[in-house]
Amino acid sequence: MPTTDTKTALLNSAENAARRLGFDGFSYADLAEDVGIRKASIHHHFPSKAKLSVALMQRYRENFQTVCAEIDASFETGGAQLAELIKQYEIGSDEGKRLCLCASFSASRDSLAPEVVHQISLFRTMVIGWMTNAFENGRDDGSISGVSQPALEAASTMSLLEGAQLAARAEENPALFDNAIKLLMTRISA
Amino acid sequence: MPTTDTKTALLNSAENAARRLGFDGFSYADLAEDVGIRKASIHHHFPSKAKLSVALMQRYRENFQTVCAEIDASFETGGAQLAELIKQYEIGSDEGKRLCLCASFSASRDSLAPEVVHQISLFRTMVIGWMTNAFENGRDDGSISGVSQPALEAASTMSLLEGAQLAARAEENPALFDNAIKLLMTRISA
DNA sequence: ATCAGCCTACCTACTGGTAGGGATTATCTC
DNA sequence: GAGATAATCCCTACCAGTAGGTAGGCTGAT
Repeated sequence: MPTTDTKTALLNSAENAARRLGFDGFSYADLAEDVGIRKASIHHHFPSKAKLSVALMQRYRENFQTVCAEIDASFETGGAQLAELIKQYEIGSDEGKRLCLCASFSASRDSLAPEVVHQISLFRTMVIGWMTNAFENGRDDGSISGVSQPALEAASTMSLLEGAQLAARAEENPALFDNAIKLLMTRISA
Repeated sequence: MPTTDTKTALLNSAENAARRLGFDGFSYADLAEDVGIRKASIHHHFPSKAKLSVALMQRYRENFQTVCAEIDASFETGGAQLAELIKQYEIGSDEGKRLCLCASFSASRDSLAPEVVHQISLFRTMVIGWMTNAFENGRDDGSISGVSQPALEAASTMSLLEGAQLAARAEENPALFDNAIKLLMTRISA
């Protein structure tokens, strides 16, 4: 039982690298140096970059799903739920230094293994479904104004949040994220 | 005077490749094969990938600026102007097979030359400025509903459009672009 | 005795980039 | 107009560095 599980350390390092540099921007050599093992040793844990990226996207989706469930358990109103999810995207942006893994991978779609593409699809469906529910809650409890079609609101908000991360990334400036979501925030009361 | 200017052919090929595959996803070898010259010959036109990408982003920005000016000249109302710009982003998405060059490059920001980053900044400022004006027009002529802060609308819409392209790219499905912008479209009357 | 975990050493393919040569075309000088 | 000169454009051949990946050996715990 090692102090820090190497496999987890590799996933952590890979997630960070992938979200900063994109799929084609990080390499096994980078991870090896970061984690402190030799490049070839990575193949013991993840035989190929394709397998690694599948595991990466799967873990990312599961973690995000857990976060969504925790938000549901912790916040009553749709507005509060949505605001908390937006905060997650803001934290995920990391001052304009990273993107959501889903967004980062989507940009280099042609380099991805089919199973990664599928994981991305599952991720998006999950988040949009969760957001749809949050918008429904917000419409019913009055905590989000002007909601008439929750599913469309969710699709729109998903794109807005990923686009806002992209905007912040473009100039490595977190204010651009905030600016992009400001109007949405005015619709959320509590 | 050659039939097709090689330099232009290289830029065209590079733009397409960059928008499909990202900055780290395309190579001089790809361009060479596409254009029909040898890899080394590209360096005659663009001594480095950094120089090429600067020229690419600069041309992209100038072309986009021209399109914006043409929209201004052809459409009266703010709503019609905005709708036309949205159409440009939809066409630019190419059925979920490409992204805006600005978005694609932003995702792999750390691989970019400083001058490219600057060009991206100029591009974003230009588009958001144009959109702000369109929203002001739409507010004044009544062709866009619910506009109170045009500058924030512009920042939000820019992120929404790039995010919508990312959504379509994620599943290579143009319907996801349409779905993401549907609510915005309902605010535009003419 | 097995096996997880990591190592050294190596492989092929490809990255952006360089050196220098062979044409073709345009330009300058007489 | 003829001839030298220069510049444009593309070529072959090569470079060092890095990509992801493989083969096989060592070590320590089960």
